Amino acid sequence: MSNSTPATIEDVARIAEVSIATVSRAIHMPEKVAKSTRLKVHQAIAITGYTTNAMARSLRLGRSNMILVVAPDIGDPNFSSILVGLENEARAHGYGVLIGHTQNDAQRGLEYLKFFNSYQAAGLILFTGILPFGHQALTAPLPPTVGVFEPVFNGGIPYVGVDDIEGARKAVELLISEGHRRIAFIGDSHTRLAHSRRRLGYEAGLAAAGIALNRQMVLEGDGTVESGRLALEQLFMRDDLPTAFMCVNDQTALGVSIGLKARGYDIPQDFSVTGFDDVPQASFMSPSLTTIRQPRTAIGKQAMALLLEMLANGSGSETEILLRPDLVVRNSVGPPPPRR
Amino acid sequence: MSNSTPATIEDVARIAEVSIATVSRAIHMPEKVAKSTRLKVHQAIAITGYTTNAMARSLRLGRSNMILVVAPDIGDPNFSSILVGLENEARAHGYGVLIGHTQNDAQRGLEYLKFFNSYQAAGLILFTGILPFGHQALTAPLPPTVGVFEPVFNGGIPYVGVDDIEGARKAVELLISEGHRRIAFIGDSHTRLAHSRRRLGYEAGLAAAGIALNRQMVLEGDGTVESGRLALEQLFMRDDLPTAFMCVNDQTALGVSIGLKARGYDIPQDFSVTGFDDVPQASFMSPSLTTIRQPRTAIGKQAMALLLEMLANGSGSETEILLRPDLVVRNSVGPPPPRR
DNA sequence: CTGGCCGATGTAAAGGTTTACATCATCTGT
DNA sequence: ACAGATGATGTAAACCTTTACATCGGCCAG
Repeated sequence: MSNSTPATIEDVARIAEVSIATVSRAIHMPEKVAKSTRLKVHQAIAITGYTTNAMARSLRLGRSNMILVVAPDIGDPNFSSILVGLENEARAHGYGVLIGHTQNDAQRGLEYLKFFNSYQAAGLILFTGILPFGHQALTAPLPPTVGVFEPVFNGGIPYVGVDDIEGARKAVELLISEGHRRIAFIGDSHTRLAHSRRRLGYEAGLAAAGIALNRQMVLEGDGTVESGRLALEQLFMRDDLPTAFMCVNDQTALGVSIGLKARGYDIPQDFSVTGFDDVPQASFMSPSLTTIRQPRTAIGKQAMALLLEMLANGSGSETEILLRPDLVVRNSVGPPPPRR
Repeated sequence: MSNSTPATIEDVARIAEVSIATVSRAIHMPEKVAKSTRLKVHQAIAITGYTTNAMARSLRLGRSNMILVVAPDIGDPNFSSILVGLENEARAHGYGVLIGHTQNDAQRGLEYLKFFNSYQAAGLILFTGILPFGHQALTAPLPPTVGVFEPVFNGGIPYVGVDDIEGARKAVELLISEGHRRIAFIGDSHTRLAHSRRRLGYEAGLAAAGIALNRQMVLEGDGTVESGRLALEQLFMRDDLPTAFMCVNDQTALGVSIGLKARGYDIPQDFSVTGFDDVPQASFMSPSLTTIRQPRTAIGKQAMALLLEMLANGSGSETEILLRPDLVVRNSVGPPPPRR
């Protein structure tokens, strides 16, 4: 019973006194096999401790039941919670999750596509925002793919994420309702789709309140802490300061906060600051950061569900599922100072 | 060239005008094939864009080149950085990383062992601190396994992690050097090996300084924020308070800090607090937390390296690799108040 | 009673790879 | 010049599964 080599379908067949075909059918198409036989087979499976050899199965089927998840950086605080959702959903449907991170290196992205080929992964979840460069060089066409967290640039790829525009709008609205009129947007980007959407939301919010857009108040940044600080310095070199900083993400907000504190200002007394993402650190900053929450686990779950559905239906839909962003009010926002 | 089905070894063989055996050898045992032939094969591979079908290979070999990583919770802030190290190292050696999380559910642990069987994973990385329950029920013997982050209870399993005893000792030593003599240890545990080791370090540090251990000063806890707060409440119900709280991990320290602030105390004015792990949040707490850093990426890298070495040598060593813990001095520790 | 149908099961091929063994050519030492 | 060794390559089996097709028995309608 406790052999060194794992039980095969043949062992099960022998014990159940049927053919291997019947065993396979009893497992995958139970309605095709007589009830009594089915029972015998299940008993034999229990006795032998048989588990299907996924390799043999995948070989025969021409595809495995693994989903490859590619992220630029698995260490990103946004990543892990989404991964939880992805993994749970995949597992519940008998799929496994293979992970890889590209470190923003196009070469490695390409490497992963090869890896994908090699493992005949059933589908692909992309955190990267771009298709791995040079994918057209590969023989196989692009597999079923769902983008997550960051819309995929090259287009036509279903996406599950938070509604960036709506989220950003909520942030501006809060600031406006507190009395702010001069609101800067920190972290505009031409390369990150999610970030430019947030700028769109910012503009929409201003427009809705009848506030004219001042292009001087929109500063570029790549979403890092450092970029937030840099943008702040640029603003302080001019005369007209904003009373609030709406930042493209929490990292940027952190940079801005550090910069403001270094200059001796108090948040939210002198300036208000908002972020986006609600990374775990946000609640530990001082003051704790008012920001927009990404429903990360839900995003992961829905993305995987969508991918599995695409696999089942055989076709690639072009959906974009946008989840509701929630405003998380903490202590970094207050009314603007009376005058300056 | 750009066929719908991926190129097989046979396509390569045809183009290179050799047999499939030669192609296989050219790839895996290059020294066994003539230089000129090798060249032809490599050209053919380039032309066809061939990638080995990992399923077929694994089927033939009886083992895949995937490593299963099982963690209780992939969302844990400690997890992702270790994962980075694991993944990089694995990838560099041609292995893929499959992940799973058990959510502390023994049933799911068992499920993963089946999964492991099914995928014929080459090895196992365990974050869980215990072997999946009931593993003896499975036919196959336990695969090459390395524990990480949390020593594996059931014994005999190589472990890579931080030196908990040494780290804890460093924390007490800092407190003692600041003048503290009444130091509480919050978060003692009988079920988590890493945590009881930290208590050992605490005791060793006290002993080295000639301070008698006061068992009233050691409180239990399961490492959650809540447990930290609870332990604090217990202490405050007594007369003799400590001047410093050495916490078993950063979460616990957070709970203690929250509790102290709720009671109107200032850290480090009134009480000093230390943590362990240096999770990303630690630097954002206010005051920022003095703690012990886990070299997470290095742990991941070394654990995977050890596992791969075990796979290569075919034997399971019983090493325990302990990495140096670094004291991270921030603002939650100061001298004890003059009197109370 | 018989022809045909249907449901349940078995037989065997195929999927891509690795590798033991066979084969063949070439070279070495006498 | 030849036996044997050596080195390079080819042939074919095996890994385990799924599934098209074949088979077989029983049942129903005529």
